[in-house]
Amino acid sequence: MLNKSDCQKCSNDKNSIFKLLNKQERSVFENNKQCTSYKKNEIIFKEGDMPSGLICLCSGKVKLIKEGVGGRDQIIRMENSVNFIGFRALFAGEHYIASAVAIEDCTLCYLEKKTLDKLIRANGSFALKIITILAKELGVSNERTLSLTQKHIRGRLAESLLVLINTFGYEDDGKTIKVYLSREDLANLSNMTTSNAIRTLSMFASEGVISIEGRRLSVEQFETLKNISSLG
Amino acid sequence: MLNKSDCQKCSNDKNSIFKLLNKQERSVFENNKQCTSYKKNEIIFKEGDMPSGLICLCSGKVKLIKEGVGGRDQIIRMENSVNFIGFRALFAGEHYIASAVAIEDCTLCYLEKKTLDKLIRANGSFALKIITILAKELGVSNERTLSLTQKHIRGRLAESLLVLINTFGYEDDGKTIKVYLSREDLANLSNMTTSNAIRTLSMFASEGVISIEGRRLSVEQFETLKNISSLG
DNA sequence: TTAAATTTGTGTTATAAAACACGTATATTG
DNA sequence: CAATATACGTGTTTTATAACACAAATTTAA
Repeated sequence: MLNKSDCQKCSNDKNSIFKLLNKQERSVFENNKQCTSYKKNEIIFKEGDMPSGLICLCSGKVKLIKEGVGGRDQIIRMENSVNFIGFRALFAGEHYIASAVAIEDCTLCYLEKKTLDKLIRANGSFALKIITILAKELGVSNERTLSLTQKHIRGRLAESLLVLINTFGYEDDGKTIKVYLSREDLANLSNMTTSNAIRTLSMFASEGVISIEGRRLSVEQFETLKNISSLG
Repeated sequence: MLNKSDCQKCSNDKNSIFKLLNKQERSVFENNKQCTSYKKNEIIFKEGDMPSGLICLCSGKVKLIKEGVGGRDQIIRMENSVNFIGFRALFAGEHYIASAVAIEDCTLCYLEKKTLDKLIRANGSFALKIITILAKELGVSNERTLSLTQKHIRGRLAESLLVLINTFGYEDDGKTIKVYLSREDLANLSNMTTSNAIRTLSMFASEGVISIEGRRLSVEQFETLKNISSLG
């Protein structure tokens, strides 16, 4: 367990929902949160586990992965800090439907469900904010279902790259995607086999849309990538 | 516009979330709601429209349909009364991402967003209930994505039939699914072409799993149907 | 610093499901 | 009621993508 001071991002980040809390509510949060850390490739929680509190990813990156039919895993979401993970199951009162795996060293902090509920009941703006987050996420999920079921391989992979850009942004060169995934992860994110992810990725490279250096992917033609994604 | 008394189900239904409101809040709701009706096949709202309030489906059945790649529509949800429709977009503050179409004559009632927000801010249990509904729905959507992308045709169609049973139940005979859809709708719900829905449906019938009389589908072997669904 | 394991890359084959074509049955409408 | 549109049913062909196989490169561990 880390010292609380190691993990201030969850409340100080510019987009933190905890900024909606008043001084007194804020101190309830600060006094009850617990901080911890995970190394790269460690499992933060497992599909089927029961959540017991709200987890905020303060630093590092996480993949949320779901076991599919016949061992074909599906990455249902990539999460960057500072953001929550596993809140869906918590709010639904259900078991986790996906496992969270650190793809980089992570620090995260944890707030008991009981305390969270207290804050939601006490602060209507806070409640409405959570409602908005869930509703937006549901929209993303519905759109994703359509993409993964109807787009062709190229469209699905292009879309995944756009999602990664959106979630993690670029390195300082302004074109290298700031996350380094295996081809298998890219495949599980795009609902295809690893071989097809590899093949399609090199097609993109040979067309000049991206350039590749191992797991380092740089976007050379953003508009083309968007076109490939939207044309299916 | 119908008289308010035509539409009491939204607050009197045994599962109505409005039962969480106190007397005073309840009267705010009753005094502000507006009731209306739609005929079979009428469009209640269109994908791209901006929602302006909460819609409660008091009687009738609705399909929520999303335009796909190259005109291949996808039914993202079937809704029975008494339940809300279009609340995702409302809470997200976004445009509708699907159209709602009456598949039977419907009555519905409508509550302005402003009034709804007031109730959410005022009543923490009400807020938490909405959070739970959204979180559960997000879980359903995530599971659905996996099924539609990884299960084979038979598994997808079997799952759709189970969803329909779950949503609409059986007729008095205890085996006929209480909703009557075209083969095209069944296909759009199961992410397949109409021909494949027809073919697979008759396969199920010839195997004795279901029996068919036009759009009337009766489940003869529920456990087998569940097996087909889960084995992919 | 080798050896083993994992990841990446590429070509070939197999297959599930779409696309197409067309006939029949059932609704809808003038 | 006839005429037309819509929905249903079935066989055939095509195709996108999975499955398989295996080599090379890279990483991890011994």
